[in-house]
Amino acid sequence: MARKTGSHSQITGPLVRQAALRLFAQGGYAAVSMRQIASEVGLQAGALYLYTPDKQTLLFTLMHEHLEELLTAWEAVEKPVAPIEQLQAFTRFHIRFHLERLDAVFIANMELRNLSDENFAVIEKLRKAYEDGLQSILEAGHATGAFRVPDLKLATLAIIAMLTGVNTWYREGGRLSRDRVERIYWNMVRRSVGA
Amino acid sequence: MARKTGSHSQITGPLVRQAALRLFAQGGYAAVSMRQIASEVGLQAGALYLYTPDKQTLLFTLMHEHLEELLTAWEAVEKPVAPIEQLQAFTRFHIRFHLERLDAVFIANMELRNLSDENFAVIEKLRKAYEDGLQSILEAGHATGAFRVPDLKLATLAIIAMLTGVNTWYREGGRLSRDRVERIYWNMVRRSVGA
DNA sequence: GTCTATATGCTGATAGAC
DNA sequence: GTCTATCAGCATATAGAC
Repeated sequence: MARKTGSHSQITGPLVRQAALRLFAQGGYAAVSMRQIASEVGLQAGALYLYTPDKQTLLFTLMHEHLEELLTAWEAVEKPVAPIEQLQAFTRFHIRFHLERLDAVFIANMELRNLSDENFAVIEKLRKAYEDGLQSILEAGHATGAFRVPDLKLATLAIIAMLTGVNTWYREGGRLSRDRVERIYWNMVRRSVGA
Repeated sequence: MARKTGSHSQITGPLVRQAALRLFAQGGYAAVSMRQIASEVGLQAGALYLYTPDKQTLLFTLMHEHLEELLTAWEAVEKPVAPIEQLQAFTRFHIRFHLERLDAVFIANMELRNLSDENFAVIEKLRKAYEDGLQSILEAGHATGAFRVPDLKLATLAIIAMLTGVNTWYREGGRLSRDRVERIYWNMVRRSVGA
């Protein structure tokens, strides 16, 4: 028989982060206690400190992992040559990726003010890197004359805000399928850049 | 000489709400204590309960006042006849109104989960009423053939998300004036509905 | 690796003096 | 209308037993 206690670090650590993700998204970072997180995993509060030095680092880790995953996933997407097809790929990727991670996206957008200054700077840099991915597509389309965009930076921010907005209302099993939503939004994005 | 203590209810009440608005926006509802709010106004914690029955009602009141003001202000806007001009009026109104109330907008979007069920229902109804204002413009434009919108509901939500997104990055004294931002966004909104 | 016990401090809200 | 004092409870984080 295996012993009841032992090297569970590789199992318990992810479980702790998973529980924290769900609880932070549900109640907000400040409103969730370490005891609640521990209870969710089946631990006592003290044991959590084997997996995170403190509550703040736990929050930071969740956001950091989320953004690293976002950048990696976007890099892995095969990029078409034509800017308009790149923009379509981005639109569909963004909606799909974000809809699959409601909790993480919610936290990444809402809990920025609860990060320490250093942690905030790291997260902002990653978020900016993602925005640059879209902006370079818009620049390419602007250069070839495929898009008519009044301001590249604002168009980038506007499109991302519009697409991420899907997370606030979309629910599985609703009126529209994911694929249908992606098509409708692509239609609006395409028009918005004059393509 | 007027007495030092006395009927300050009409002054102190608004000051309490103003302080709560700023502090909730800055640190989040759950992270702000009644003592902090009191201290900001120059009161002791106990005195706050003359102006609100509890912390939850204070939050609800802030959101409720904000949304009532939003609906009243939009009703007061003179409406052109042509749908495209109505949509332009909405776009400019929305950006302007929201940019002037960064704290209230932030709270109204982020603290919904901290409302009791009854309070949440009230706030949701008001938010829905505002959305309906935009949706009826899109419907009118769809009927006249002025707009080409793949889905009225989604277009409504997409446009509002895009416009409210301005609040996350716009800062007074930046690269662009408010008026310039309004024009650029109007350009994108107009195109997005195929007008 | 997890538990129990504990230190220290802050929380929302109320009672009653002035 | 405001203050002081207070209640009962929960917070994060640590120490040390097992």
